[in-house]
Amino acid sequence: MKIIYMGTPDFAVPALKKLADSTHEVVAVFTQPDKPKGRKMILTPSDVKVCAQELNIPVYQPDTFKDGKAFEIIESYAPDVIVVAAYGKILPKSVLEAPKYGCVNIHGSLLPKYRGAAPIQQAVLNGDKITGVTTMLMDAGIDTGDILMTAQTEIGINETSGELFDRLSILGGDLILETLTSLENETITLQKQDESKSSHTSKIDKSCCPIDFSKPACEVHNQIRGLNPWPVATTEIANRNVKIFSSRLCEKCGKAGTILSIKPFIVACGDRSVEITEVQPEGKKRMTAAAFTAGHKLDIGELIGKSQKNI
RNA sequence: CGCGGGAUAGAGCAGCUCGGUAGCUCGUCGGGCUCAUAACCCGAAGGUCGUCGGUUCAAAUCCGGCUCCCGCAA
Repeated sequence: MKIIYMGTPDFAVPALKKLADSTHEVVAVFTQPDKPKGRKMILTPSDVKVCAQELNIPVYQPDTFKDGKAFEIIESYAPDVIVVAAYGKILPKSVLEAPKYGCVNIHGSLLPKYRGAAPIQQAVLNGDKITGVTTMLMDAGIDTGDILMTAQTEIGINETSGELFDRLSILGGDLILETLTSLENETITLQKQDESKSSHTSKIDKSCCPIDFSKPACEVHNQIRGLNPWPVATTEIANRNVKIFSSRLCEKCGKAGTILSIKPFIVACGDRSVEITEVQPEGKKRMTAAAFTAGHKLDIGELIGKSQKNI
């Protein structure tokens, strides 16, 4: 099949590679315009753009689909299908209907659960045990189209969103290949989404970051791993912001927010506690908790987090 | 010129105001002790204090240039 591929972040790269490597032909790639990134605001191309250029596939980065120019480009390629994975733009109806087989989206959850922006982080944040990827035929709604195929996977107890991202992106790459094959052979059955079971996720932002140690340990742990690698859970220790990258659940109990042990570094939650294993103080590099506690004078019983301020 | 923190032993930090013997916690190595431990005790190795220049009898410390790392904001 002739494919136009639309995607932006690293999540969308494995599927692009697999498609380019298959019997299908990826004739063009659409991705978000280069954006300023980092401290120096350096203009940075998306991961998908970098990959497409390595594969010598033409790249388009329209700001909008509203003026019809993008539509003309798409029509000029006469694609059989458009594959969309975390592209980050809403496609107008005209584009959705342009290819013979329509537009197929790779979504990082088992639809209709977690429609919307951050399905993978949401699954980790909620402490789900099972998640997966779904391919679906796009319609005008957000992630509401008919389901084509799904693949499931378990979420590890300590798995971070970043790790799950990597695994799901590979699963998604395999699934889209299968999906296209079935589409072509017309052996696929469309499956309507069960609206009563649908749920929505909104974008993750930094307001989710501060840790509330009065919550149960499992929620704190889910927050820490769910926000890794971005935007990362934070707390305050000795009046300095500290990012918390990873943790483990621990059975010890104590007053929420107090340090129960320096080595290993264990902090009490509303229910049980978490062992903090990797941190980054502001202005410092990421380090193990052992390194952090070696250089900072902390005492058992000391309060950390926002409860510090309430004293 | 967006705001800010930082570079000192393998790791993490202190020392810098107020120049004068290189310090702490951890790790490593050797020894001891223990039923046992990310336990404890004894001992040792390991640093041109990021870099270049200036001031000085004397600079990790004061002054100036440079390089690199990071937090915030976007």
